[in-house]
Amino acid sequence: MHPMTTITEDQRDQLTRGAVEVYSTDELDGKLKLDRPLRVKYGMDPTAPDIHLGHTVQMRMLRRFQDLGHVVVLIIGDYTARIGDPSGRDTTRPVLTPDEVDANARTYLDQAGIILDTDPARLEVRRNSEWFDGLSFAETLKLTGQVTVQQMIARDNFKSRIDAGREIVIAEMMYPLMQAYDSVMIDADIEFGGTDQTFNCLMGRDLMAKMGKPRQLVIVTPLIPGLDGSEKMSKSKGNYVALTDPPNDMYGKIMSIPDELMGDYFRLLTSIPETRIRSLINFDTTHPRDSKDCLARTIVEDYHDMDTANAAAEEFRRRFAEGQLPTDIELKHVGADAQPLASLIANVGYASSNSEARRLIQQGAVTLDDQKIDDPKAQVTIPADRQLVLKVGKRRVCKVTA
RNA sequence: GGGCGGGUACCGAAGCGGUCAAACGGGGCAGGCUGUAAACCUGCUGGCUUAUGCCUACGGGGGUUCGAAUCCCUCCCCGCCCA
Repeated sequence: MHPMTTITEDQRDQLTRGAVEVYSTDELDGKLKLDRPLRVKYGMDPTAPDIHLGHTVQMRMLRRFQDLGHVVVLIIGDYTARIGDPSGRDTTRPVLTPDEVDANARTYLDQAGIILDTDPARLEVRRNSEWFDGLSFAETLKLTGQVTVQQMIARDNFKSRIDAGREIVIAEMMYPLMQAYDSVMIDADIEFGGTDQTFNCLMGRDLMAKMGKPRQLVIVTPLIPGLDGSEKMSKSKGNYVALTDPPNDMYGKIMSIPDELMGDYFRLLTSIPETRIRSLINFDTTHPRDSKDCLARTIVEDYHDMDTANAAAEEFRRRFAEGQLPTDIELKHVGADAQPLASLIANVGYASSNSEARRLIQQGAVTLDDQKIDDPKAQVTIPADRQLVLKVGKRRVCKVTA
């Protein structure tokens, strides 16, 4: 079937389901009527190739476009990455060599392939150095002539920083412009971005119009809150679940989210129907732990498989509900000499210093073979022929041997 | 170029001569409880084989003082206002 010839309400809904905003819905019909694969632009950050659940919200939507015959155009911002942050202050924008960009892009594509269709007919990969390398200063100036400072400082991010008296370097204003120019160069029909990208995407829409091209639609997708429940999920905040996380970690991390977050996670990260979700987050009828287990299993299953998800759930139950040891327990060699328990703990990597290890001991977090040890000065000698179970807190467990 | 205000621990932010490894909040960790690595409550949160001890740390360097994150000089960086 060739779905682009007729546009049904259903198709429109399917493509925009989950979107926070579409600029504009009216134009979507027109685009779909073009009777050709639409070019759907999606930018990747070449500095952070670890794809996490936050990215999957939009990637799942992109996949729906692909499945209907459209093309995702993945833009690798390699030009930007080669320059880094010109002011040298933003460490999240490091300068990358072409080799590093290549390596990151490969990793990214490997991971993206878990969700996206990587068939070249459905996924076009472009680097923005293709057009920026050859752009002269005169042409660049001409480009900056398309946008006013007033338009630029309308962006929330700039506006709030101006209000707060924080600095903005001029180069920062070039980033939205560059991103907009990418849209012009690849003739994007639609650009996807999280709510924090709204301004940049809309700038692409305006710039295309100014430069005499059909303007792109912008589909704004929600950002999901991170595991802490407050900030958005991001690698730098460390509050994320990576697609490449081992199943047990993935399951455990999801089990640790605040209860109130379950609704968002169900809606944004799974395909479970709304009616079912409503009952899952009604804690009068469903135990929150069971709901969370369902959520965690579903997600682990999506990125691994059902058996793995069940095993992860079982392992979690054994460890944290029954307090048993992990199935795969690491064995660490610590030497046969008498030694302070504190330094042993630091040596196996369960504390970053002897002082921290002593604190943990004092707080009653440490057991050796089920014996709680709370004397921070305790000396231990590991018998040559035995393996002792060392527990530090609930999550750090290993066997130690001489 | 001038005037003013700033640079404090992982982050935000107090302190403005000793009682400062430095309030408070966030984050992190631990304990209790539990429904779980939720929620809530409590504690801890620079290092050194714990010591009325030493070392490192309040932008860099120098100085005053018995004693400085706190005062002075100088340099670097940032913001606001004026030109």
